[in-house]
Amino acid sequence: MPELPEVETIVRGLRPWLEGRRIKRVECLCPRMARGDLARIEGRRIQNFRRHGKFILADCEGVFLAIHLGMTGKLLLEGDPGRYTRVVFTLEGGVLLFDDVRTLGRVEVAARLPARIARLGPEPLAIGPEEFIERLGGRRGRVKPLLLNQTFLRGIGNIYADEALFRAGIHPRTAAARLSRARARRLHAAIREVLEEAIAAGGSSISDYVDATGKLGEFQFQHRVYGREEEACPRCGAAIRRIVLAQRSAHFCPRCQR
DNA sequence: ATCTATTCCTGGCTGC
DNA sequence: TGCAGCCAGGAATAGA
Repeated sequence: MPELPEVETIVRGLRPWLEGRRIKRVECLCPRMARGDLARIEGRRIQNFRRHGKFILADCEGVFLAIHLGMTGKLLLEGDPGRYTRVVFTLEGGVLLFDDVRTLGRVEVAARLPARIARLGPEPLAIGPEEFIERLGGRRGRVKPLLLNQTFLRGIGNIYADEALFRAGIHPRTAAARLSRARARRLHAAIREVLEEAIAAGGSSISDYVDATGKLGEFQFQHRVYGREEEACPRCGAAIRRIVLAQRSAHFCPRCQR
C-alpha cells in the first residue's frame, strides 16, 4: 500500500527517466479510473514530476497530470502489459505502465492542479513542530484518524500512523486536542523519524508494493506494531493489540501507549 | 467547519 | 478440492 515513503521511492526512481520526455500516446484500459480527458497530455513533455502527499503530479506543458496509486497501484518502466494494466503511457523511447489489481487508483488530467488536491494539508516532512502543535490543538477527533486525514497532513497512511504513534508512546484513541505540548512535540518528531527511515529503506512492501523497477521495499521488516498483533512489543514485551478505529485497524502496545 | 459512515474493488486467506 | 465469506484501506461522497 503506497503511502508517502513508497510514493517518494517511486517518484525518485522515475524522475530521471521521465522528466523532459514526451508522451506520445495514452491508452486507458479502465475508464472508471480516469478523470478528465487523458488524451490531452498526448504530444506534451513531462515537467516537474513530483510527489504531493500520496499523489504523483506533473506539469505537461500547460496540462496537468495527477496520479494516485490507491491501494495496489504500480507505475512500472519494465515488463509487458498484463491482466492488471489499467493505463499505458507510450513515451518516446519507452513505455510506462500503470498496473492496479483493485482499481482504486486514479489518473487525472486537468487544466490546473485540482482544488481538492491543492487543499490538502502540509507535507509531514516540511512542517515544523510549532505549526504541528498548533494544527493539532484545533481538532476535536482522535489522534489516529486525524493522522490519516489528508487535509491535516498529506501522505500518512495506516502503516506510518501506527508506527509514529508507537514511537511517540501515544494511544491511537487519544483526543488530539488534549495532547500535551511535550507529547505533541514527540509525535511530530516520531512522524519525521519513521518517514525518513522508511524512505531510506525504499518503503514498505505489504501485499504488492514495488518501485518503478519492480524492486521490493525493506521497511516492513522494521515495523514495530503494524501487522504484529499478538507479537511481543519490541520495547516492553507486552502483546501488541489490534483494534478498529474509524473503520480502520489500529495496532499498538497497550503498555507503552497510553 | 468537522467529523463519521459508506462505497468502491479483488486477490488471498479462513473455515466448512 | 471447492467455495462462500471476509479482510485489506486509499479517497470520494453523503450525512450528522
